[in-house]
Amino acid sequence: MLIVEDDTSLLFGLKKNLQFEGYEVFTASDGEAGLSMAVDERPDLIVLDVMLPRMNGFEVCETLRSNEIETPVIFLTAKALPADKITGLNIGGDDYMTKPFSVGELLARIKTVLRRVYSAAGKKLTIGHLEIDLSGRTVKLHGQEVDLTSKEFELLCFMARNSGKVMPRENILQKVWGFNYYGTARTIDNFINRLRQKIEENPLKPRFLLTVRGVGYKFSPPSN
Amino acid sequence: MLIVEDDTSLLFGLKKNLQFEGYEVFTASDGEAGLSMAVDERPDLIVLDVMLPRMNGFEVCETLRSNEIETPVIFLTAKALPADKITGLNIGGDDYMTKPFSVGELLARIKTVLRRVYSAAGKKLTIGHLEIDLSGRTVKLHGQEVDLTSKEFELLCFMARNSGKVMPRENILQKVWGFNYYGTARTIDNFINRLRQKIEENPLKPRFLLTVRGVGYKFSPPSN
DNA sequence: CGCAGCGGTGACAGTACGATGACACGAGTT
DNA sequence: AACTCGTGTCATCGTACTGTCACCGCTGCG
Repeated sequence: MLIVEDDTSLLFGLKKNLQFEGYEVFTASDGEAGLSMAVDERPDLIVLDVMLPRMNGFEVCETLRSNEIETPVIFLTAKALPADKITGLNIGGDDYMTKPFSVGELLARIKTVLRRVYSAAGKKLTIGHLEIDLSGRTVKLHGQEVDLTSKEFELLCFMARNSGKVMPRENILQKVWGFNYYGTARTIDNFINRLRQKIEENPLKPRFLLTVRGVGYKFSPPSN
Repeated sequence: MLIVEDDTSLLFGLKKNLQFEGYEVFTASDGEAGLSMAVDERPDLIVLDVMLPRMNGFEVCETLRSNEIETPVIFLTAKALPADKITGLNIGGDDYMTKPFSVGELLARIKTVLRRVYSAAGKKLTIGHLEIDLSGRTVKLHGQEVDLTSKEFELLCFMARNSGKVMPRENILQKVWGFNYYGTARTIDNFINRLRQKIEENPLKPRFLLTVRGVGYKFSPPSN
């Protein structure tokens, strides 16, 4: 998430709010800085003020697009001119908010845009007899639905998405439990154990969730 | 039904007529007000004047569409220019009337558009013994009509349309209650609960409206 | 063989979460 | 004004989930 905004108090306010929501937030306070940060950091989404020093928001957006950087953009502006609204959307913006706006609404729109753009929905992972339906949050083994708790499902998804790679415990904790979670590594072992009981035919000789001693776990790649 | 029109006498005339026909009518007299009302109230149809203060009808429509709001639109305009007609329909309008027009004809077109949009979209959903009639806004269980309040019906429709997918509460709030509604998530739980009382044979072991702990709810996919 | 380190596993307690009933509020009706 | 109905909020309650611990057994090393 990148916020480009020259009003520093608004900038910090938004930053705090978005961080609170769990986004990683970069900021810039003029158009050029925003542009280079967008290029360097490749954020998931840019909240872009239109009136900016050194380079206005439309120009930033246009430059990004003409360089085939399709990061979604939500424009912010003080101007209520309808022409601007259209310009913004034509240029390749994804949404548009007029100041003053409610932070809550901005958050809602951010979520909507992210969902629209990155809809991983409807995807299914299939590994052998195991089927994982991301959008329905269900897992089937031999066509039979297995029910998993929410953390179990998240962990399984994470492992499956990174199948073939060895995942160190720290890494798993950080990605599945969140960056500022300080749990013990044993927790993972337990969840792996529970998952094995549920999805492995023989939990003692796991086919999917393999232990990598001294490091962590690995999801067995689809090929074998 | 939302009417956006700056000529107040025409606006009131239409409002009365449509209310007489049994529609719930919202009104707005400039483009921006119209847009925000469309977003907030999610009417079934919008009668949208093209020449409007603050934001013209085409812009309103475009903004809606780019936010995935597919509410059908009937444009009204004084201009008889064919170019406008094309613009209107390209932008995502559903019909187009040139002023002056007869109220009777507008009514007829409204009905036509509503029929086309809401019957083509799927006039009936049937899941097991549950039948949802979108156009009649009725629900039958074992052939027996169940009566639902309007919010209950909307929620059920939304869930049914997305059956099989887990819907997070935020998502439901945003889509069913509108963008800048900031109710508590508990509200959804209550509506789900009321729906279960009405449509589930055993509300304690729901067959249709399933809880997905930690996330939201899911409408049980038709297959099982 | 014995030791140390590590993962497997079952049990357990705290808690977060959803279910639910009561209630408040407003709009429309009688 | 009293009532009803629809909607949304709140507080309470029970339960499933989560995370930790303790203990055990395996593995690899000397």
